[in-house]
Amino acid sequence: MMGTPKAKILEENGCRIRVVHLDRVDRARKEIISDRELDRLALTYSVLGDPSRLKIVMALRTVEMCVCDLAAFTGLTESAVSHQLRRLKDLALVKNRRDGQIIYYTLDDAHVEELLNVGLDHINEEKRQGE
Amino acid sequence: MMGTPKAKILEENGCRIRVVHLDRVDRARKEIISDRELDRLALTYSVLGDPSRLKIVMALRTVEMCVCDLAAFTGLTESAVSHQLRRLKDLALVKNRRDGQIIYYTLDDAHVEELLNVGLDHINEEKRQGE
DNA sequence: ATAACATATGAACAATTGTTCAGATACCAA
DNA sequence: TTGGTATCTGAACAATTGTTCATATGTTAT
Repeated sequence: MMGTPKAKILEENGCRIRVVHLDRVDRARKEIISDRELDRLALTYSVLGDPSRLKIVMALRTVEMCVCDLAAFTGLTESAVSHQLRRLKDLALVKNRRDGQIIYYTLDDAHVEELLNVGLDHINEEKRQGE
Repeated sequence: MMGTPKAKILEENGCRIRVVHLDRVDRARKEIISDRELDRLALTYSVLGDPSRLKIVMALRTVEMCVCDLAAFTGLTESAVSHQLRRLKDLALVKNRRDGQIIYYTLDDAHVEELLNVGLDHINEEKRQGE
């Protein structure tokens, strides 16, 4: 008997909260990043979390491309590509350079490629383990 | 004059497609992963791309926690946490073990922590560069 | 058996999101 | 200037998504 702990009810900001391991919750609270950073990080992942944008980014992993090429590659309209590139650029996932009328896009820095590689490693690991 | 290339129009599947650099599009097409893998990868990022789920995962980076603790930590209801944990588990980002009535959650493997670390590096890099 | 507890599930609603469309901006050549 | 090209932007709609609520499992203790 008593192998499993039981939740305690504690008051906080006028709300009742159930907690089983208060020490763990406190520890997690101490180590968590700020809300601002958390939102920024979530936004970064979510921007990569759309198939169209991810396909764009995967293409830019290989070659520098313009909006027109990316539209042809992804099957999206140029307008849609432009919208998505803006979101990618806002989060510093891609950057661009202008050459005449054409604007060329590339990955912003090495972190982005690493982010893609680790993600790829993960889904391939899943495949290996059958789940 | 003529420093910038001009788009060619080509027919494909009965559609007119504008392309500036056909060679680059072809190269990107050769190196792209399958649609199935792309969707899976996008799903993986998008699951991390929600502040609530990301906060859960960040907590699990520090300590093993149960649904109740995670609810107290995140401020979500236990039901909401449970829903989110299921999505995280479906994509092999977290795993769990049962001890009596309590189910403890942890990160699934080292890749997940690496994915978080690279993401953190990225947003901190942005801060350093001011953009 | 029953009661209490921890977690999971399904449906429904509000909020967010990706794409399309029409039009605007920016650059180049004549 | 004009015309052509490449990209961008804002509004609007359809589709997706996170949370809530009520309820259902599954476990432990009596």
